[in-house]
Amino acid sequence: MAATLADVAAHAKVSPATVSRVLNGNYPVSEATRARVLRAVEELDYVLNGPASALAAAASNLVGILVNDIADPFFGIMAGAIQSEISSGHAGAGAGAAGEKLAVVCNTGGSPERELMYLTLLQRQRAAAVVLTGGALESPEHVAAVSAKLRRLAAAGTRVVLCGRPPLPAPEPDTSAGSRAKKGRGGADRGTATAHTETASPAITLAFDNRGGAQRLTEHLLALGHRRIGYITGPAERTTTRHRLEGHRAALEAQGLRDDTETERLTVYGSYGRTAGYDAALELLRRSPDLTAIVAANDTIALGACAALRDRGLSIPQDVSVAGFDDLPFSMDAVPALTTMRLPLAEAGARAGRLALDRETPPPGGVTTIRAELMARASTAPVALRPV
Amino acid sequence: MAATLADVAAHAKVSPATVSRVLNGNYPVSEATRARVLRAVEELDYVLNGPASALAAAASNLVGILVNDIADPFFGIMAGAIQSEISSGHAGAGAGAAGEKLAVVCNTGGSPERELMYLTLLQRQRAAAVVLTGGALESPEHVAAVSAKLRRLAAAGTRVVLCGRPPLPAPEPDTSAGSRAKKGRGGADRGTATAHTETASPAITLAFDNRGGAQRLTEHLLALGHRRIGYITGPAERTTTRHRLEGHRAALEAQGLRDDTETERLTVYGSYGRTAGYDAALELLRRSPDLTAIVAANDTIALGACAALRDRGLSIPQDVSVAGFDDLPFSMDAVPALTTMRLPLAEAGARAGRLALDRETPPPGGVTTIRAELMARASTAPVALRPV
DNA sequence: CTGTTAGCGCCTTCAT
DNA sequence: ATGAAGGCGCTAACAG
Repeated sequence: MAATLADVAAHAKVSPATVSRVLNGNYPVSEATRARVLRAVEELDYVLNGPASALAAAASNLVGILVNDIADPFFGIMAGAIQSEISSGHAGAGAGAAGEKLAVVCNTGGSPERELMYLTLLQRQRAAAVVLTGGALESPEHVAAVSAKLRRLAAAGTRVVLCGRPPLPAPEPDTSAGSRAKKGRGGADRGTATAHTETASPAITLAFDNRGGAQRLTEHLLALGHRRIGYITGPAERTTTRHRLEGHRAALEAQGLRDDTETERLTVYGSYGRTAGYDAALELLRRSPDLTAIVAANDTIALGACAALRDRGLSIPQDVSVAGFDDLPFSMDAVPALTTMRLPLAEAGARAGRLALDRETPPPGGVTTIRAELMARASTAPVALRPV
Repeated sequence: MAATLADVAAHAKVSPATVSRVLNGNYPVSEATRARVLRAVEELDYVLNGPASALAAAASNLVGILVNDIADPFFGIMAGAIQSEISSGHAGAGAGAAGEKLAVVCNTGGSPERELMYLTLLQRQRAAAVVLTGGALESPEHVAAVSAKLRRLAAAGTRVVLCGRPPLPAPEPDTSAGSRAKKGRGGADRGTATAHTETASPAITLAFDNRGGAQRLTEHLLALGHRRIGYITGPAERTTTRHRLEGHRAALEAQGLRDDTETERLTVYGSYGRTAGYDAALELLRRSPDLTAIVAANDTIALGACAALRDRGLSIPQDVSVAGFDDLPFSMDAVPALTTMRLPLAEAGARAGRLALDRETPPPGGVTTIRAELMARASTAPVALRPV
């Protein structure tokens, strides 16, 4: 039904090879024939057959972006930045210029099965690159499964970049016959590029300093005089959740406030999402009516917590200070404006996109950590002098 | 480098065809050989070559979802619903079960070039289906270009569904010889499926009743006694913007309030986004300090407007009532909770996903309109009796 | 139920 | 600068 390259060739009275060359632009073609071919393409409404092309060239132009929750702006902002970095969308040359990549985002919904499924599907398509965004699940089997899959993808030539996610764990040392066999000639190629590639991580990582950021945030509250600080976590099985909680507790310890049972009592385990934040804040108030501040694992939770406090007749920050994390756009508009840690999501995404396209040199060691910046706003204030 | 189907066949001592059959599961294979093949697949770490498969079968498993702004939850919610409807992500059967579709979202960023580019890229991939979400651009050339492209996609077997977007314009009447030639035997196949298909729109449409919704929202304000109502639009070139504005004005007219210059004075043209809402509200206040209500084209704008009002020392709803549109999750948490029109984004998305998979029968005529529901909350109140 | 035989549409040496 | 030819890896008739 649809026109093929051969049809175009016939129409333009050239060989299929020539048509292929003008379409891919990677080869000299005389201006006259090029024009003729292009006209034939127009007239026949010809559209390149992607699968056929990918098969023959053993390479596709698909770039996959995995996100945990597409309805969450945290991911939307990163994904948008990655995608726009990849699809220049330059006008001219007609839509679908040669070499244009198809950057697509896949929503795992936080499900390990779907994450693996998408990775497999992308592997099937021989994707040019894969970008995984946001926190990873910590279950050992899943980490192993994902690492293995990423290693295979990388081995097949797919570039893998992690954006806002901690580095992959090092693969367990391989003591099999295969690696021992190589030892014999080890000295010969020590230090060569090949040797390096073999041991390098398959992924380039742009990690967020969640732990450090969380620590600085809690230090901010401590500096304001707060001592009874409630903490609302995200989903337990996520690296992001754990790192932020660790940072919070590190700040407490540094201050000499390490009463483990008390700390545990002031921690409510929730999930990302405003409802979770709402409920968790109520629970915190129940457990410890005299707390003076609440730190949430992210901005969305923090806003839910604010709603709960208001419903309880408490005012922010006079009665209770509240802080979030991420600095999503709406945080600035909250009433009062939310104190939070800003993560440069768009910048990180853009950089991840460039890395995926091999248009930027990777950081030394393949891993960079991106700092979070404290945005002290109206939702936090010095602890009030009020009767306990 | 990577194992091929032939490798698996050799390893399992069967023919390539048999391997293909167990992988696709669309053909009877004895339990014994199936197991043998599956084991070979495991041992060789075999992953189907998507492009090759798509080429041979002349069909791919890609489903594209186009969104205008991936960082906007309006689109994120719809896209997530579509995607989860399409990728069952059922555990078991191992990741990447047969027949699993790869649902991917593409962010146009509201750019017509990118919209066309993605459509072309998807056409190249011979996508199984394409879902376009949200308002369309109104520029005649662009509408024509998109329509033409969608018609071609549909002709090539790609299912096209519009979700939260108005129906495609009917193609200009074709008076060419081809269509006239058919007239001769018109009576014979009148009413047959074929005849219907020929004239049917290439796309199935799930439209939102933006006009009606906007009208009911403004009626709500009128019923509260408001007469000087400011309106903040979205980007001018979008259908959504126009329809909502039309609905607003229709309500005004029905009430007999059709002073065109006054209406125009109370309308500020902006863009989606909180900053635009903030600025627009300030402008409205400047033009008409005595207004008692502001209606925004969507929730995000409305929240920006709220911030501006607060900064001006006005309280909501005592001094000014504010209303939005869409009922995004954060609207409920705003202070005060935002009155808005709820659009069933997730439901619409799920339905669009099913339609794209041909798992639900399309509405008669191929078009359905989905109503918006008024969520009257605390940001709107009866107009106060205060000195003008 | 399983093997054999042709392509699917394009890219890519190799000639010219 | 252009043409000819082979094959990328898989599926889809056909046989058996």
